[in-house]
Amino acid sequence: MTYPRIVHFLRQGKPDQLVTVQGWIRTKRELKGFTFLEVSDGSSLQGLQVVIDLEIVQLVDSVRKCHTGASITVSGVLATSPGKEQSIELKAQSLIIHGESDPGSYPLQKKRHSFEFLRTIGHLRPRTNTYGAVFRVRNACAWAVHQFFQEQGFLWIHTPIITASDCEGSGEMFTVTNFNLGQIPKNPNGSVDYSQDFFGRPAYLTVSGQLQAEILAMAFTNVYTFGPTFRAENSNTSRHLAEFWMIEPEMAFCDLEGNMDLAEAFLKYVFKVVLTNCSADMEFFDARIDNSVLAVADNIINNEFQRLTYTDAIALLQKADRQFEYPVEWGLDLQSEHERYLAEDLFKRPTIVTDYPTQIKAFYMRLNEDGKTVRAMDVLVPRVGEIIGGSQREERLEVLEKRINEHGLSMNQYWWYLDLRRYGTVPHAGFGLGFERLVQFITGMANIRDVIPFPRAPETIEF
RNA sequence: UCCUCGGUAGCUCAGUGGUAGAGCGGUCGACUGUUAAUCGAUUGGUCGUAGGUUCGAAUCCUACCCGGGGAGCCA
Repeated sequence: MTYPRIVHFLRQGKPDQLVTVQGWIRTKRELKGFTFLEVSDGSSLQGLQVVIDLEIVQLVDSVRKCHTGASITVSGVLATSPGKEQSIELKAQSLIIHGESDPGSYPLQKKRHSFEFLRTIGHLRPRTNTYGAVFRVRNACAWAVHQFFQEQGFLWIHTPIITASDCEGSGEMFTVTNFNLGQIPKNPNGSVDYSQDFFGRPAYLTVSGQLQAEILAMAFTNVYTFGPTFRAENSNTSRHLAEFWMIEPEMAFCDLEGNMDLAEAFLKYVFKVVLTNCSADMEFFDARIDNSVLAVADNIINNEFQRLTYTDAIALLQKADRQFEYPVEWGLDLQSEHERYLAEDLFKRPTIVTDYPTQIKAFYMRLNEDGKTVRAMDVLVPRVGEIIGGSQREERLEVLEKRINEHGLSMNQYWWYLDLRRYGTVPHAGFGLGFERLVQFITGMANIRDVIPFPRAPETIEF
């Protein structure tokens, strides 16, 4: 049997209402005549205070077994609470303990724990205030992503997780194989004989669904992916995961301006939904995690994003009255310190840098008239840095072929990608957004490993 | 992968060559309806691992393992 969730009673519960709730004990406070339990079922940051009058004899034995972490079902009547921290509470009449929790060994205490420690107990950390708030906000974000695109007529498409395209670009790929790793078939020259493997050729976990998304955009006009993505890069940072979720819209009949408009509208939309649906959680982040969370949200929703070209950005960086560790020179990629200066210090708002030099961007980005830059865009935000990377795609067959050659890539690997330019090509554009970075940005959480329930990173796969 | 800081009680940390500590937690007790409850008592250790220097090492040296922060790569 399913009872209404605790959040329902906190919002709409009426005094004298007879109710039953189920959840896990967060804290227990004992006095001579009363015991107070705070019970959470994950539906809200705030738990329900359960008051147990120890004069109700049949409850005394149960109460003795109640400790932090135990799972219970409580029935009783709601009452207006005389306490300051809550407006309503539950006066218990019956109490069932489903699973006890030994207070001597249960690792979660009433005090504040470090995130490093909580990462070592990934199976219990969702029961804490912070991770509860994070995963509720993460859920709201995911829901907002779908709602945003669906309202705009985008088709949600599922691009493959296993792929053969060893495409140029993002970092190392994980190999997918069915070989017995102790006995890998070899060719006479010593190389691996992939013809005997499951797919008959090398296969990998996807690093991006973009190329396949372009296929579907050429049939459905506006599409988006939202699914897992994998990078085998040995990155040990607070912004990288080996397995993360990426959102990649792709739009036919769209140029870079349309792409930027979409990215900006998208971020504003998600922030608005989260502020509306998770207001208590967002206030918690602002109070306990990073006191700029609400100000940043307000800044995103109410300001136009700054847009400028890479060339202009270089000029501004060269004029900055500040020493950078890395050189600023046209043709070199922007470093983290440069991006942070632009978004955090100079403009103090999300900043979109466009039209990067050809040589530092991918082959599929559309070449500008100047022949030196491509229609790329990076959206830079305070704290997190690059949250979105995108471009208008090269839709001209002969230009694309030339660029594939220049990048030293093999033409026959991209035969179907090139076909899209042979048959009904159109200007199109899209971007990729790291979902965990979005959640990081919204919540103010410093480490990306704390915004995904089960982080995957080098040496990190326990849970 | 590189740089850097760190690893001491269940947790957060102090201890820089001479008898292993505090706060929190747990346990026991007290207590006007408490809410990081409060008060009193008490419990708790392979000082990351393996070597080395020394009369003596948590402390100094070497190697390795693990974690944080920064960088690169990127989303």
